[in-house]
Amino acid sequence: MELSTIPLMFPAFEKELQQEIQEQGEIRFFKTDEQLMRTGQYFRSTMLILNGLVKIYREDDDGNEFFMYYLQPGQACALSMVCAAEHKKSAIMAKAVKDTEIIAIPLEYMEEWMGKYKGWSQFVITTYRSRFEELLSTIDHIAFRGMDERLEFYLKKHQETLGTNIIPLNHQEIANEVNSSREVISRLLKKMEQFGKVKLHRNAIEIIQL
Amino acid sequence: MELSTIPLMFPAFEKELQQEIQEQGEIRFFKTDEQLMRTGQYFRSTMLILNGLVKIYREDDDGNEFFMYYLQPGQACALSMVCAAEHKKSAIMAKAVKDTEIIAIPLEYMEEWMGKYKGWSQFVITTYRSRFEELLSTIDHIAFRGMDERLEFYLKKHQETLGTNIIPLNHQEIANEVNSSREVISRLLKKMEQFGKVKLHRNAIEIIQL
DNA sequence: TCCTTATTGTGACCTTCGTCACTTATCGGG
DNA sequence: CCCGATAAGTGACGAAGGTCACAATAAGGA
Repeated sequence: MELSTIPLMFPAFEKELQQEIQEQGEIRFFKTDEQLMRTGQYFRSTMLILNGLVKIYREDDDGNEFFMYYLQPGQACALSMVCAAEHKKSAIMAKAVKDTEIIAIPLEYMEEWMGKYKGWSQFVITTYRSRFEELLSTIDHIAFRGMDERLEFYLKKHQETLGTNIIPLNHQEIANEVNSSREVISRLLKKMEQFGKVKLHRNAIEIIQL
Repeated sequence: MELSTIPLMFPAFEKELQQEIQEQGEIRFFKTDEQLMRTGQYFRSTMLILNGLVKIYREDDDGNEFFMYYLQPGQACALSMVCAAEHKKSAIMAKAVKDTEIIAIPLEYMEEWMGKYKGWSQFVITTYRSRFEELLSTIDHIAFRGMDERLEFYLKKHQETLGTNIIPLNHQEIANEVNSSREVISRLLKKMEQFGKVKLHRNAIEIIQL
């Protein structure tokens, strides 16, 4: 890793904290579509994203993957913090959607730094907070809205995160991630196209205006 | 408040922290069915539950109330922490289900204590953690399961929290809290009764075995 | 260019759940 | 003990969304 990455991605951290991360953290690489963590796995460390992009899913027993949110560079996986701290199994699955570089912080340092560095405890709290809100809004959508609205919400999130109007996913993949079926997604997308909200391409959806 | 309440409910806090809570916190009482916080409200403080029992709901624009979890004595509202810290509107609603006594901690102390008392920062983190998991399991149920399983889950949570096999709710109330309709809940309960899982009474449901 | 394969489009049909319109208990007061 | 009010039960019907079976399109390699 270039020495400049940590200060760049985590500018709010104290110099000494950045130094410690550099020393104690373990860099790892994941290629596109590789899983960073699997449901049922135990953790001894938390992960900070240095670059790339990660998707977080909730899985059920039948292997259905429900997409919850994106993790971007400069962010950490709140769940890995929970699990590491409480010695619990992972309840989620994380998958790289671009080639991704992370730095793994062992549990013992996570805890030590909580008292030692204000920047760290701040970061941990903020991480919990933002994911908390993310989950609440997810609950909203699946509790109160129909598939049509959820699909729009899903597309919007991708548009924002990817920073592009072309979402490079096919109908089957979308269906899996919102826990529906391909046919239903096809039908809804078609309807959205008729309303001029999107334009459908093979293996991609172009967002016109949501 | 009796001087002994704080140490009793929050034994993990440092003596000085307990002292500060005593001095800076403001005690408030809520009667059964009173709202502790409303959707859209701003906070300047977080709330620790001293005794009683509180239910946390997510509301949508049409006033539907979706039950998320219970708050018990010794616990705090994670959401009030989020909102107070970020000067955001409350995204949830909290209602006392028994006469309830809380102590409100102003934002400025919340932040000060984070650095000052290990017991406090520990408590805040733990609060986020446990609610995080609660939300995850909620998402599971509404994303992957049907009404029948969700209803069982709902009843189980009440059984555990109330510590009794008699759930003192009518069908309409349950329907509201799981975002369904009375008729559907009636039908499902009836079916559960036929399977020997519950016994139905007027204004109450007796749990036999789930 | 043609052929194979992956993707998308569609109609028929079923289940779950919400809604409407009642009927049938059950409880508590007068 | 009767009455009105609340709670609960029920049948009919419709909408949303899942499933099945195929048809219709691209797209890419031989």
